[in-house]
Amino acid sequence: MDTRKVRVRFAPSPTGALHIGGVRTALYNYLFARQHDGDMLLRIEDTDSTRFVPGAEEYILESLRWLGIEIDEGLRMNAEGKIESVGEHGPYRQSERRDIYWKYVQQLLDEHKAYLAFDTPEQLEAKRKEIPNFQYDATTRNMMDNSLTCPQAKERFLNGEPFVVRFLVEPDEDIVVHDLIRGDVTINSNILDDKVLYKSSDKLPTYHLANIVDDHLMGITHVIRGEEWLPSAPLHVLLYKAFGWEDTMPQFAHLPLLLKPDGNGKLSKRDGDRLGFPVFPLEFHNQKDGTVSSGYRESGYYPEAVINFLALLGWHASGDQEMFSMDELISQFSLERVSKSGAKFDYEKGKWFNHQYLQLRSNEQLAEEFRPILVEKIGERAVKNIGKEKVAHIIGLMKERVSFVSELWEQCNFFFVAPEEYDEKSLKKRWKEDSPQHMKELLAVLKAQKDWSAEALDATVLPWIEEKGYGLGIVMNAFRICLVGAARGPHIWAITDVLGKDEVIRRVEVAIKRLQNTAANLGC
RNA sequence: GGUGCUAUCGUCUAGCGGUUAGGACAAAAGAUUCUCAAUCUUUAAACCGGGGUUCGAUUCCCCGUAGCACUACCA
Repeated sequence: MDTRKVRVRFAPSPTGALHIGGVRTALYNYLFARQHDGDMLLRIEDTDSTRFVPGAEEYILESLRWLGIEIDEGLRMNAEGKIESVGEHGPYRQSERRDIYWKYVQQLLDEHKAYLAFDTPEQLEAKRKEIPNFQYDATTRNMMDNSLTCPQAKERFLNGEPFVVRFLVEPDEDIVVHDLIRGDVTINSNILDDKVLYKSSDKLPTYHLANIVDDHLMGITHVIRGEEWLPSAPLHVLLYKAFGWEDTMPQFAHLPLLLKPDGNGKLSKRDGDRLGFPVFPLEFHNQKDGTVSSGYRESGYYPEAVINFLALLGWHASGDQEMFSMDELISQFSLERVSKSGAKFDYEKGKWFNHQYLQLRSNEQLAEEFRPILVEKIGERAVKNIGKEKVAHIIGLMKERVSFVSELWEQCNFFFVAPEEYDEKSLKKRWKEDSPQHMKELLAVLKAQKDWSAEALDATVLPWIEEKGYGLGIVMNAFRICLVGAARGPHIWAITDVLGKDEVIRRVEVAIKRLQNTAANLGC
């Protein structure tokens, strides 16, 4: 029984924006760590110098900060947006750990558990063409150019000839990977190839070696990662054995993949572009290829909605609860309840979550969030004149019909600006031939109205309509068009209340003038 | 091709031998209303196929099928 303190790590590669699937992996690691009072580490796996993308590291750390996934050790972004490194097991970028790895590579070499290989990419390519399903392993290593076959290997190495170090995989051995989600997975070592562990070209190890060495040195107890790693897990087990670290080998949990919403396959950046939703937490400007990818934050999502949505994609609590705060997730999460099969990414549900979280916000909070948009639409001064309270009141009237703050303007615009044009569809349906006449008469009633409260207006206007023998719907809808410019919006007295008597009268007058002959023109 | 993983409504999933197979998103209908939404109610919607094991399989086992992943001097 392993009694060490739980330590997990999220180990992304800075090759671009952090994929939403990676975010979920980070989240599950975080939930697991917090639940067990353990540590959440962040390590950057940048052993492929050719795939490095500037800004990616900052992006990853900023994403996690935005989402509320806190890092206890390793690299993280502080409140000021600066990257800091905390902990005793650093450095936490693999590119800064070169010296550490070479020592372990040598150990394997000395113990004949690894060997030098001098085959060039061209030679390997030729072999692949020559032999169908070529694999660098026990059956083929003797015909390749390496220290097993070449007596002068040492001299070539000392002469500085480029080489790689390959792991010597013994054939015909059954390797059992105990997976916390899937149970025991057994595979035979014959299907494994002699993986490259180290390359002299950039003096860096490959992922496999660096990963094992670092997880060991950093005291990682649980490796929670995507299912795409499952096939290489046996190799990792072999490496732990080769180093003699079996006793402290972490436990593995391979998470199901996030799939495309339609069709099949892993969710990719292209799917987001194609289907029109973000697959990244934050907007990302890729300096390497010049592309811009949209993000959840910029699309108006709340981090808690993204977290809640993602948490349920592949994990489910025992009950029927849908809404989870981070604290609830921490206390209820368990790897046993992570599903084994891949989850199709359901963007619509993500929207629903945001709608729910938006309803939870106070009107004042939403008014604050809406302010920049309002300023852009009607100007700083107009916003000031209206006042915070009134904006909050308007939002309170409309918030339940939006999922994003950004949708508020198109729902509320008529509260702030008089209609400039009138929606044709609404006119066709609701603006009748009699409407101008009705509005003229209504105008007189409204002008005579002293008490402008919703109750008083209701008590005056409704009986008046009945007395006149007009249809309630006909008059009210025409009235609504005058005020809103379309057949939409909240209850009409809520609108008159916000606009006030003068503005209501002004809008009706303008509408009468401009829509005088509209009904006839539209052929109603 | 090889190896591995997986398989319940359209989607996310509950179920851990005996259930009218439950919930949520999406969909549809109704209610409400001066409109559009929202809301509420309701409806429709699933155990991949075939063998076993068992008194009894959605559930356990095997085979098939399908999907996915991996198969680099990428992670």
